[in-house]
Amino acid sequence: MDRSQQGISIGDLSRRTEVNIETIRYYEKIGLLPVPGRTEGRHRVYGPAHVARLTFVRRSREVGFSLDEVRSLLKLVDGGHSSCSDVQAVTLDHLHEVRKKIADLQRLERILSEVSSRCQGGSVPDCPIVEALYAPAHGAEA
Amino acid sequence: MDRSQQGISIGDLSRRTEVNIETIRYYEKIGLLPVPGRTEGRHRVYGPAHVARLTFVRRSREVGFSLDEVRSLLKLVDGGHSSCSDVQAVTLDHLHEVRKKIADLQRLERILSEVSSRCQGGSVPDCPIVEALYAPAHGAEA
DNA sequence: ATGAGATCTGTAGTAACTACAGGTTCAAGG
DNA sequence: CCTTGAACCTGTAGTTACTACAGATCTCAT
Repeated sequence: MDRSQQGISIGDLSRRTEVNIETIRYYEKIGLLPVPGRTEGRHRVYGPAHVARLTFVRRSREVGFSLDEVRSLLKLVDGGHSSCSDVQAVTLDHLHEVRKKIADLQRLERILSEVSSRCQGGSVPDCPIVEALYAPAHGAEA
Repeated sequence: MDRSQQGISIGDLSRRTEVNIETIRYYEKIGLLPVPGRTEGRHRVYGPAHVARLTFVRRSREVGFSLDEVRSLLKLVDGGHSSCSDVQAVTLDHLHEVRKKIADLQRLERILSEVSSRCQGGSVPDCPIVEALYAPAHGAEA
């Protein structure tokens, strides 16, 4: 395999997809990215298919899919029939998780801002934040 | 050291603080929890101070502080003067992070729900979700 | 004294990478 | 053709915050 034909190096792939080199090799190792060709000297040589697939992975990660979820999506895509409703199911599952995380974080935000607003900022001996953190359970407990 | 005096076992500590046993040992190993006494047979024996400190750690984790942040908080608390404004600073930093995470997740939510709503659910050959994931960059790109 | 259950140490695994160390190889300039 | 510096190679270890063993030992109620 020769790179001057149509292949690109791992560095080029990295720049084009904005995925860093170590991550590319990592994805190859865990089977997310197909094994590329090699030059005489064992340097990896990638083609357009690799660019597309890696872009897919990166975009999926960007919207918060786990690598396991990405794997599922790729399996569906590779399945050929590309069953849209299956893809949508994975997406909706993920959407629910994201919404749950948002709700959790909003609860935290409420607690944190409430607790920290009680603090006057002075060198009060008993800090309300510290006190809150020493309280045994979350709300309950006599 | 004798357990029947006033000390409690790791199991009791675990039940009281709702932190599991392996985690307690882990916190000890990384220096978050002071080294407890031992029985003749080398079983750990804890006192009220351990209960309080571990509760503090668990509560802090519950509101999303990292172990490093917990360490900082503990250092402030242990410092004696318990400078309230320093504690508040750590808390506000964390609050900003939480808010940033919420904003990020809300952006994801928008993208995911938007993209998945374009999907009709049928066995369309070209799935809009898949297409979106293959798109090179986030918005830009000619 | 016995035996079930609790605890002990130490290591390895999880997610999703990142960061080396210590070598090769490539490609451009002289 | 040869050099040289950048890019690339493999393999391992580190990150966060735990969890899950394995295999040994201890405790305590009966």
